[in-house]
Amino acid sequence: MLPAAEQAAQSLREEILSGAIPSGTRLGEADLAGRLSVSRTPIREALSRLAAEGLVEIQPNRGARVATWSAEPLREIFELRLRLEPYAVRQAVPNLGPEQLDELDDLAAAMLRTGKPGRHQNLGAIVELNRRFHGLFIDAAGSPPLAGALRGVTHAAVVTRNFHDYAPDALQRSLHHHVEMVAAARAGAGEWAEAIMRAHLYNARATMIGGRA
Amino acid sequence: MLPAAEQAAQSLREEILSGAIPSGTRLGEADLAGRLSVSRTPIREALSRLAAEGLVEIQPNRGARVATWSAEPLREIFELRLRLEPYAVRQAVPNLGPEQLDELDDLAAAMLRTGKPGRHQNLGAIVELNRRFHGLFIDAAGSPPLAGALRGVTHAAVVTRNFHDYAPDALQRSLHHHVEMVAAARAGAGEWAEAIMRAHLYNARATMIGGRA
DNA sequence: CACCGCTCGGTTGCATGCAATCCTTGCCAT
DNA sequence: ATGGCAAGGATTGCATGCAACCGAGCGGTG
Repeated sequence: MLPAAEQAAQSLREEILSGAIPSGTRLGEADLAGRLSVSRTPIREALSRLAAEGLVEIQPNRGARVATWSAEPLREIFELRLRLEPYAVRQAVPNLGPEQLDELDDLAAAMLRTGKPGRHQNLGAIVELNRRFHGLFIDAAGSPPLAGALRGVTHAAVVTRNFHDYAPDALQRSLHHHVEMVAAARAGAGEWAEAIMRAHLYNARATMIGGRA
Repeated sequence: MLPAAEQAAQSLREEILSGAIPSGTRLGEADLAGRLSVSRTPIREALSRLAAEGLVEIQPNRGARVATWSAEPLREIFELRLRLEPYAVRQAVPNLGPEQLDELDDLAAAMLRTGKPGRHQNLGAIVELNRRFHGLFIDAAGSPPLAGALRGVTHAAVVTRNFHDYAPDALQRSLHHHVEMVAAARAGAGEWAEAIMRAHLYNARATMIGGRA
């Protein structure tokens, strides 16, 4: 049985990232304690961690709110990701074992299915898949400091807009980027994967904050 | 009166960064609570934050230890810094007001004095000055995500080796880099400052982990 | 004599109670 | 009517007590 604080943190993370709890929502300790059936102490610790990850903001004596990201920080976040994530992918490629490549394949394929225009399209589900996809590369880079620096930042981008206002063609591009990235990884071509990741991020940035760097 | 948890975090941060508490030291909650005259609750919160900053590592049910950095993460840390900090400096330059430039001047001059070879040389004191110097630039970049990503990482480099095993000429170079960086900033030459920061980091990396990227 | 299991001391993790702080609402003065 | 202010309610921050877990030392067994 894992610690209650960790469990609470995971639950909250999930709910925030999935959009179940909208941005800016006030997170009262007592409420959360009641909802998750634990005391306020582990809740406080969970909130503390999520604040470190950048998912919630804590104001002293004024409680915690789900972080709200405006356009400005978002630009900076993409600036950061562009500097780090392509590099991370290149580092990750040589470290990917067969089973990880398979998992990446599965994730990319699942996103492609889930994102196909039509009645089954489930944009919400993509968020989590995408998070795992990027997270897998980042972890495989094998650099804890790099992973730490990117964690919060990728979260943030995911939260703001859950793919919902991707233009259809941009979304398709994005999903195919994933597929191509796995192909590059499977070929052991780190620089190829890096290039695709860079394009992937430019594409995302363009749809999220409009063109014009 | 600021919160006890914050105060405890600052105290510990200070002691760890100054080297008063060596790497790997076990941090018992009860001990710290006694030493800082607060309860264990704010101590736990402080440790949690420091863990997020990467200064301490906590293992579930096994307490917290001062983080210990080996050579490998150090390489990665410099890789990160090289990607982020020169950029941060360039962004910071246009945002620096007169009083901040003066403060940077003071810091650079103080480090120069304190690091001058001879009997007054006080390498320990440089650590804190250096931290403030870099921190000022990072904050002035005006990008919270960037600052967050760099915070922990600059801490780490500072902790490991407190300038003590800088070769004398490398140390002098490093201190003069600071001066030149302020000059560049005062001239409003962001790219100049960026270039110097890059050299500054290469110099530091060479002395810390040996040449050869 | 070496190795495994067990008990016990110590530490972390969690719950709860209390004090301090902040926000709100209603009242009063201008 | 509007602005300032004070009291009430609610919430956070901290302290303390208890339970769960980990590690060390000892006794038993092969």
